[in-house]
Amino acid sequence: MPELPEVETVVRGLRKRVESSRILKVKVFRETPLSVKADVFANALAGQQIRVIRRRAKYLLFELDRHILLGHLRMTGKFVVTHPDVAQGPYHRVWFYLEPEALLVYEDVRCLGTLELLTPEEAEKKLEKLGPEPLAETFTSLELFQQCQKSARPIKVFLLDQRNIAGIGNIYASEILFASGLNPERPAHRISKKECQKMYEAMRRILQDSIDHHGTSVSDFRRVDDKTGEFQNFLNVYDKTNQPCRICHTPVQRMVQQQRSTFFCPTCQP
DNA sequence: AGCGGAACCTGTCGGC
DNA sequence: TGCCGACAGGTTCCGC
Repeated sequence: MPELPEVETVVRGLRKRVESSRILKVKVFRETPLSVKADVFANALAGQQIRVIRRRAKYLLFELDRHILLGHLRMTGKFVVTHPDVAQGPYHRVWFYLEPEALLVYEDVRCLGTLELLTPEEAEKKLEKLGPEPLAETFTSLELFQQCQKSARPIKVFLLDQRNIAGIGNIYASEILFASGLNPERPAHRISKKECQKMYEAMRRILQDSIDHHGTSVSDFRRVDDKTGEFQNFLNVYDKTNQPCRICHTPVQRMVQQQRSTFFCPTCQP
C-alpha cells in the first residue's frame, strides 16, 4: 500500500490512538515479518511503553523504553487499532495487547512487510542510508538538483530510489512527473535547474495534498480506523491507461521501467 | 560502482 | 467454468 503520505496518515492515526500506551502482551500468528524469533519478539516487547511514534521515509518507528520497533508495510501491510475481543482475521500476523484496553493489529496479505526489533543505534544506522525527507523545511530544490546531477538513470527510476529522496513510490513518482511536465525516461542529470525547481514544487505540493486527504486508497490501503484515504480522486495519470489526459485529452500511456508500471501523458510530458 | 533481473508472498483479474 | 499468466502501492540480493 504505502508511500510517504499513506505512512504519514497511519502514523498520525496511531499517534492519536496508541501513543504512550503500554504493551501488555504480544501474540504472533506468523513469524515471516519479524526480524527475530516470535518468542524473543513477544518477550522483549511485553511491558514496554510506546513513548513516541514517528515516520522516516516509508518506515514507522515505535520508540519504546528500550527498543525501536521499526515497521515497514511494503505492499499490503496495515496497522489497525481495535478492541481486544475482535475475531482473528485471516491475515492478522501480530496482535499487540495494549493498556489501556486496546488491540493493535498488524495484518499483511502478502507478508512482505517487516517488523524489526532494534536498538536505537541499530535503527539509526539503518535509517541514515536514506535520502532527505521531501517535505522537510531544510530540503531545497538546489539539493534535489545536485542529487539529480549525480545520476544518469531515468528520472522515474531516480525518484523511486530511496537513497536519493525518501518516501516516494510508484504512484507519486508518476504523478509528480506528470505535474512537472517531465518525460519519465529523461536521464536525471539532463534535467535543468529550472525543470528541477518545478519538480521540487510539484513533489512537495502533491505529497502534502495527499497527506491532507489521508493518502491514496487504490486497492487496499486503509487508515488506522479502516477508513479509506481520498487522494485517489485527485490522481491524474496513475492507473489511467488510455483515459484522456485531464489537460490535453491525449490517452494516458503505460510503460514499464525497472519492472514497474509508469503512467504518463506523451503530449504533456514530451 | 552501478545496472538489470529475480526473489520474497498472496490475491485478483483478464484472456482464451 | 477453469486454468494460466500478468500484475499489484516495495525492498533487497545476486551476478555481470
